Amino acid sequence: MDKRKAILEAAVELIAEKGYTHTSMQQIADSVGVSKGSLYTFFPSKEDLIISIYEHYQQLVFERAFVVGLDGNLPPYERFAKQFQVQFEGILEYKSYMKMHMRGESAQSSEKLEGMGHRMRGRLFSWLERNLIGLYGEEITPYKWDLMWMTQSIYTSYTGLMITSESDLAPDQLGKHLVRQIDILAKDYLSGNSSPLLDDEMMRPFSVGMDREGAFTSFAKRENAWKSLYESIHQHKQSNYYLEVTDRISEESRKSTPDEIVMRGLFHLLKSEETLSEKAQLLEEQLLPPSN
Amino acid sequence: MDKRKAILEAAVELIAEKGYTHTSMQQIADSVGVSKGSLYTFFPSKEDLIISIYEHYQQLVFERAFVVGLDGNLPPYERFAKQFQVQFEGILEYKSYMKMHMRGESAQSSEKLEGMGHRMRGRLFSWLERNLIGLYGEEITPYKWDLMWMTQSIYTSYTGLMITSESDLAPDQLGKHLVRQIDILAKDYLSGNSSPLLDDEMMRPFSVGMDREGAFTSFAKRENAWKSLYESIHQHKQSNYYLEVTDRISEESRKSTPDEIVMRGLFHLLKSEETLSEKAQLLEEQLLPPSN
DNA sequence: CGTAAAAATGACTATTGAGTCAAGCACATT
DNA sequence: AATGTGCTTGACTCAATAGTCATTTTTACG
Repeated sequence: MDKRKAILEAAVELIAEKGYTHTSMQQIADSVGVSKGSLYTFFPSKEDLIISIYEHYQQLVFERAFVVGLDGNLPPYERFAKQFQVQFEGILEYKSYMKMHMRGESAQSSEKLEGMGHRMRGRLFSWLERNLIGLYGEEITPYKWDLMWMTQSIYTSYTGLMITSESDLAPDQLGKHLVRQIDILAKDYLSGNSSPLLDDEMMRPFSVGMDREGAFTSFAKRENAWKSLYESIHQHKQSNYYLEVTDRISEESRKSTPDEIVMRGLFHLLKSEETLSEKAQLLEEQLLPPSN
Repeated sequence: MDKRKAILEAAVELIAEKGYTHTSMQQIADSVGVSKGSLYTFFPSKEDLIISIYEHYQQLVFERAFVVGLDGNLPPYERFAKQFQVQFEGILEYKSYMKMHMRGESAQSSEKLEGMGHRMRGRLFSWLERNLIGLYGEEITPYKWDLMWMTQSIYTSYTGLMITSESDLAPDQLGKHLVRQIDILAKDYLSGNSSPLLDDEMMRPFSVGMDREGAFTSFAKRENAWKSLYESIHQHKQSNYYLEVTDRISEESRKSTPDEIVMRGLFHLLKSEETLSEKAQLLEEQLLPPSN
């Protein structure tokens, strides 16, 4: 049993409920069923614990959407919606983490956490930007900040709604809804009816050089592996078939407990095609524990 | 000098910056320049202190918009925008309080604070509802929750932007912007292009019976005083003149340090008209300290 | 002034909770 | 069985800080 993971999960649960400061290491220990001292073999301090929590969950939630974005099979508008949908599904799955995250209150703003938050925000915005420009072309640029900001507001508040209320908002409906609202607003801007309020200058704090080094190394590697695999597939004559296989891998990998055997099988299909073998191997290494 | 107020202000400042748990009573005392013991002559506990902060500021921020809403002089659309504008101006004025509020982290969710938050949310929603129905009529009802929710998201996130970034977003522009976005979305709903996602059932936690008893007694009294004064004025043949005077009072009362003499003079004008005298007197008592 | 009431003080208490560590324990290897 | 390795424990230290209270200072007023 992975005790480290168990501690992370128990901690998330407790912190989501009562907040960081009102959750003591003792309570976490009790909840996992180990002694307080034991926690300190896994995490050097309470602050390191919460940082680890963020590291553990953030990419889980965000990576899902990223991978969907790579697949060129869907038309842009639907793909955008699908990405939100997948994001919302992730939120539902990691409800407690999200609750904790939204409470916001954590260690007295450590350097490390702040950097991470900053990077996540930047990542979100650059993802939104990519999608907006994909949908509306470069003309949207002057309005991009306004649109991105509103999208982010609405997205965040629906997230809040999902995790607090018992009501079951359907992720796919929410995704479509969101994209539809963005579309209406974008078209209004493009028709020249409204003028933008936000610009690069005032949004500087939110535009992050995405090349920055950080805590997401492993994520970045996986990101690249996906990307290059999808690229190779698109060059392939039988791309449709391999896309289907890869999408199935993506779907499986998004589950909280992916079926390893299924994934090995799917990867085997890809690797049997010589031109894809190498890339598939790379991704497999990123997603699955080394087979012994 | 009002020491109680000084303590509240110092506390807000510190808590906005470092959070509730990381601000000690000692630090607050030091910052005001009194001893720790002294704090306890004004506030029985740290928790009472933060509750008093909320009580002190919340109505300041919200009441502004309410009063603008009473004046029937402006056309609905502009009035709506003006209300947001006034709200945003308030936010700018009480930046630190807003920062503190948005941090969210406070005493381990006391009954009293939770109730207050709930009431504020309810108040916001019922205010939005009134405005939406005023603008679009009863037909908007099926879409009201979606619209209100989105409005609230965007509003909140612009609030956040105002208080964090140094950039000077102009409250009047923001107000217009917000109402314009709402309008676009509302028209889309009314044209039958989109269907709503939220309904009464799932939004029940947000619909508050506004008749509930609470911490806003003094606010409620003032609210009624305004309301009945405006009503009387509208029945008056020379209503335009008196509206102008009353609007001027409203404007003055919104300032952080209203000019008492000016207000006394304005009230005098109203009171000299017999049919308004009584209502004006009532409001004056609510807004100004008893003249000795 | 002088005196009493009110307000302010800061040393003190009591509690909480993060982090340490020496001793104990479980399990694998030889 | 003996030895070693690393995990686990919980009693302990230590710092932070909410809240108290006997004493001092200020104010108010005859």
